[in-house]
Amino acid sequence: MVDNCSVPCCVECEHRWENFNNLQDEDLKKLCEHRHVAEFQPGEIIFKQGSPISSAVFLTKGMAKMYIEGFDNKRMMIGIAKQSRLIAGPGTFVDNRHHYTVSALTDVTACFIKMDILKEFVYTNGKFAEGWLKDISMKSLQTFYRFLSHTQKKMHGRLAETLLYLANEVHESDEFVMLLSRQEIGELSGMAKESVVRILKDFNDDGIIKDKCPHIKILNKEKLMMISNMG
Amino acid sequence: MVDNCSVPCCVECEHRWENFNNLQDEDLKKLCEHRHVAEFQPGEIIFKQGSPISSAVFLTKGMAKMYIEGFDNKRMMIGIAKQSRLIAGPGTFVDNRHHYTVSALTDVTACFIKMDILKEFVYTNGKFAEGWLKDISMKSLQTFYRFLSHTQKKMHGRLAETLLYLANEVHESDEFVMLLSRQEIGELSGMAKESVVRILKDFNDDGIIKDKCPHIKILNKEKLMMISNMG
DNA sequence: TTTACGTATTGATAAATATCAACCCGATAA
DNA sequence: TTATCGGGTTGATATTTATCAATACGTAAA
Repeated sequence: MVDNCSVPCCVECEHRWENFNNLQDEDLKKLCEHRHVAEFQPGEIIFKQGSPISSAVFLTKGMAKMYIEGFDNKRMMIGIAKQSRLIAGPGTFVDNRHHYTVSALTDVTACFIKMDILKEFVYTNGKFAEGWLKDISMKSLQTFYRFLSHTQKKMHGRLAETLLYLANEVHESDEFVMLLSRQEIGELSGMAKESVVRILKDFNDDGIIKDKCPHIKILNKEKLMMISNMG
Repeated sequence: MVDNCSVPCCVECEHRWENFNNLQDEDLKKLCEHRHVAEFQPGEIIFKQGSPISSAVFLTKGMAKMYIEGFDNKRMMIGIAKQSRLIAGPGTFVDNRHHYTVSALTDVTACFIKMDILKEFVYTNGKFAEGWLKDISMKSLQTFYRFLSHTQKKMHGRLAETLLYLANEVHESDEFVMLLSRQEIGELSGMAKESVVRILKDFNDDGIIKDKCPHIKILNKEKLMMISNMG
C-alpha cells in the first residue's frame, strides 16, 4: 500500500512525462494535488480495453504490457510501458474509451491524473499542446513501422526486431531477464509460441544470442540487426 | 493549369478540413492568401516519402493513394486520400519528414498550405490544437485496427475488409469503378496480386460481389461483413 | 492490321507458418 | 512426498500464402 506522499510530486519527479517540462511549477503542483497513486501486482489489470478514459496513467515503477484483445480472444501486444511515458491511448480525443488493455508485468506503481485537467492545458498552453501532438505522432509513427515489419518481414526478421526492441528500448541493455513468456513474445512479434521457441533456438545455435531460459544475452548484435533489417 | 482563383478560398470551401471550422474567417483568409494550388495527372507524385514537409496538403478534387515504400521496394498502401482530409502525416511534429508517398490515382487538384502557418494556430487557438489532436488520434486508431486485421485475419477476411473500405469510405456506394489494379489492391490488403484475383473470383462465384473488371458491385453486404469480421 | 506491352488470370509448386499432440520440467499445493 | 499444473520444447502434419511460369486479353503504337 502506498499513499500519495510516498511518490514525489510531479514538480520534482524524475520519471515524469517529457511534455510536463512545458508546464509551470504551479501547474504541476495542481496536478499532484489531483492525482491518485496505486500499486499493482504482476498480472493485474491497470486499465481495460473498452472502459472509459478518466485519467492519464504514468508508471513511476515497474513495467506493464499493452495489448489489444482482438478476434477469437487472440491478443496483439503493442509494446511495453515503462517510466516517463504517457499511457492513455489514442481514444482520449476520439471516443474517450481505452482501445487497449494495460496489465502489470512486474510490481508497478502508477500515477493517475485526471484527463480533464490535462486537456485543459491544451487550451491554455500552446507548447503543451504541441508536445502532446508530438507524443501522439511519435507513437503513431512507431505503430506504422511495426505494421510495416509485420507485413513485409518473415518470422526471423520480426523476432530479431522484437529482441532488439526489448534490449534497446525496454531494458537498455543487451543482457536482461525476459519478462515475457514465449506466448507473450509471440503476441508481440506476431507468431505462434512454438515458432518463437524454434527461432530462439536457431538464434542460440547460431551464436547470435545466449538463451538460458529467463536470461537472454545478445552476443552478436550486428547479425541480429542484419536479420531484423531484412530476415 | 489552374490558378489560385479557380479554387474557392478556404472560407467558403465545402471540402475543407473539418478542423478549419475552429478558425475565424480572417484566419482562413490568411490561409488562402498563402496557399498554392496544383494539378496532378494519374500516376504523378504529390509528395514523396523522405522529403521535408513544408506544407499541409488538401485535395479539392480527385483521389490519391498513400503508401509506404518498404523493404525490397515492396509497397504497403495505407489508404486512399480524398477531399476534406488533411494529408501531412505524422512526421509533422516529429522529424519534419514525410513518412509515406502520395501519388494521384485520378486527376487531382491539391491545395498546399504552409505548415508554419498551421502550426502557429496550435499556439494561439486551443480548439484548433484539440481538433488536430483528434485528427491524428483518429488516424492512429485506424492504423491500429488495420494492423490488428493484418495480424489476425486471413486473406479472405482482409480482402472483404478492403472492399468494404472502398465502398463505405472511399466511394460511398456499393457499386463503383475500381481505381486500383490487382497489384495495388494487394498492397492495400497485404497479399500477392494473384491471391487478390483468386479471392475476388471466389467472392464472385459465391454471389457476394459482381466483378466485371473495372466495375465492382457488392451484392451481399451482410455476408461480406461476416467474412470481414472473421474470415 | 499487326505488334508490343502491361495487366489479369490460371495452374502447379514451394515456402512460410500454424496447429496438434506428446512429453519434459520445475514450482506449488495437498 | 506425491500430485498437479502451467509453461517450455519437440516432431509431425495441415493450412495458408507466395512464387513461378504460362497464357489470355485489351489497348496503344507502328
